Amino acid sequence: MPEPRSIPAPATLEEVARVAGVSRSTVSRVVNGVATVDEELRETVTRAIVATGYTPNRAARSLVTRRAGAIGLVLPDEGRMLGDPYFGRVVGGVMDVTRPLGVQLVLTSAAAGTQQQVVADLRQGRLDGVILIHTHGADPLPRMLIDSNLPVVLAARPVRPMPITYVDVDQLAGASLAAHHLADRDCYRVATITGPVSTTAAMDRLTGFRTTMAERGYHDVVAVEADFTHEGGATAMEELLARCPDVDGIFIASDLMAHGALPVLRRHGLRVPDDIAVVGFDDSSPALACDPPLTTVRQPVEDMAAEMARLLLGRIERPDRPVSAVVFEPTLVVRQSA
Amino acid sequence: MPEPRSIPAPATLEEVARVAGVSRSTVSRVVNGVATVDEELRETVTRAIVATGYTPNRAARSLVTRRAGAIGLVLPDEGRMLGDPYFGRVVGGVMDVTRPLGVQLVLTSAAAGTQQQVVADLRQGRLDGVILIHTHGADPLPRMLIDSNLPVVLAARPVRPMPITYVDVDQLAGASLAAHHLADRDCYRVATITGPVSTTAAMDRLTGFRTTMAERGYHDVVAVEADFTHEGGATAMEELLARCPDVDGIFIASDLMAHGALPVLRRHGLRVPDDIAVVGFDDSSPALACDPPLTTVRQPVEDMAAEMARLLLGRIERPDRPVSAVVFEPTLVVRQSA
DNA sequence: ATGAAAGCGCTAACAG
DNA sequence: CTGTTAGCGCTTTCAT
Repeated sequence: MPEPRSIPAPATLEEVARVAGVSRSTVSRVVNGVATVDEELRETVTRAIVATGYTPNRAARSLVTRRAGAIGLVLPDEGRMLGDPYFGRVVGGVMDVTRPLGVQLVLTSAAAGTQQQVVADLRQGRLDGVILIHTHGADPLPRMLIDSNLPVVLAARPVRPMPITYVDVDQLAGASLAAHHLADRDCYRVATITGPVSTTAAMDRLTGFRTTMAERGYHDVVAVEADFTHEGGATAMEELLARCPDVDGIFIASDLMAHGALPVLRRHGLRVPDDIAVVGFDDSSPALACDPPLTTVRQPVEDMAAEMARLLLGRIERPDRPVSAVVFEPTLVVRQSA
Repeated sequence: MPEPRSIPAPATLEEVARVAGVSRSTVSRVVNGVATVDEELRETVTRAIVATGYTPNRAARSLVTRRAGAIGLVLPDEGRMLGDPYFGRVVGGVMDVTRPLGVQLVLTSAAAGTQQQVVADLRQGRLDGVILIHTHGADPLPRMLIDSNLPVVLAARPVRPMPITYVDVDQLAGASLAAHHLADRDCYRVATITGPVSTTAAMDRLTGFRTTMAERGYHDVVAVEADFTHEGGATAMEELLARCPDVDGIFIASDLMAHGALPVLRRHGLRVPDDIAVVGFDDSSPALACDPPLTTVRQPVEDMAAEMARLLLGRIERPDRPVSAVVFEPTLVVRQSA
């Protein structure tokens, strides 16, 4: 005697076929929307499907189609990124395209030593492809995936050039926007707080900022490196103020860091933007949480994430499709901090 | 002629068996760590597994075991929650237990009209169980899942009592902690900003605060309802100040809202904590981002999320296991805002 | 246009 | 302790 209240065994194709008085194949065709089915039969079958409450078994389908119907979102390390608003935005953008398609979004991490797991998930058929976010130069994962010819999309330009599909914002142009804005305000002494220079995003923002600043006549731009976190921004700000007390214009390479830096300025008695102008990068929620609201370079993270999902899905559909790079244009959002 | 550089067809049990000179069953036993295998054979097989680069096909396994090896994390609506630091903390806590077990974490949403999808995923065998976060009273999903006898764990006490497993923090006790702290400071006039009262979390925090405040002799505690967001906190603060200008102690039911409220106070010329003491709830990153750092009621979200995952996995293992509720104790974290 | 039959890769009785 | 056998539920030729 089975347990009480147990779930009725889900209907199978076989049962639907019996109810409809047709073969499994026909039901399968109806379920998968194959055109070559007699209209009348199709209706009979549809009724049977409803009557039995049939719902296809994914494992069985996957076994024969060799498709998991799932993609992975691979987080870099343990969990630092989980506290970054960037994470939620990426998830939102990806889900906007996967959800309507019935594709599952699986969260994975590639903490040191776990990269093999990602490859295994792909090879085991648990995942059809992966989106890698925030990889740094030393990360072996992109190479591993390329070599295994597995579908992958990067969330940023790879550190070393490689044949891989990626989506990015034009970091150089974004930093340049910030630079011009600061120069236009006739700042006297400008500086920048960067992200980890092991990432292309941080490196490009620094390069772009310095280049444009040099063009505008500012040749000695002090840079302090931080880690894209809130506290990192605060610490870097302290250091910067110590090294360069007369700074009156600063480009901080992420809103989260800027948000951490502002209270430090206030504590030092510096008014924003009167005594020092601040420009951030991202246009994520911390920008609005800043006091005063942060002038920042907007990158359309949700759109970028959606594009990554689309590219990945396309690559899964046709693995022979050539790799590509999609670069979004940043814009300057002027608020009150500069 | 197949495409160049294509992935070599992954090895199957069959092939490993051939290489090792044994039967599929034996290889399967070795792979699954069944004890009853001769030590010598086990080694031969292990070598063959390595040699062939074998990795089990999950779809095939799922088909026979009727286990997906995946659980779902169901987000309430479209994406409001994605911007809340709470989201990342939950993900982190859940992954801490799923990752070592090789269980996949699938992100799902239950936006209006999509609840059926969740049930379907479960019945199709794509998901073994789900964790529901932030459900409100009108959400039909918990009931649907209970009625279908599917493994589910709630991230908060259900609005109406039902036989369901859930994890929560003792909201009443947490709010009481905040109340005592404010009373101990001899505040003259206290108030509170609540979350959406359609959730048990918000309701309980309000009740707990009012009850304890009454015990301490404060009988008219003004409450303004907000929505747990940053802007919601700011708006509510404005309203509160208008309705109750002499307030000098306030309990704000989430750090994110408190973070939105502080700039409003500053703008009104009110110093924290000198003119008004502020206590938050959560102890999430915004608490530290506040200026001054926020005194708040800590709820151990990561631990709670890990516990949810454990309970869910247990329930999946043995569906007959009775439902249970685990309630964590909150603590008061005293910083500078009160 | 439909059905019959084969088989995807694996686990789980059941014999031996 | 090991091998044989029988499916799990589905898609997909291949005939008809």
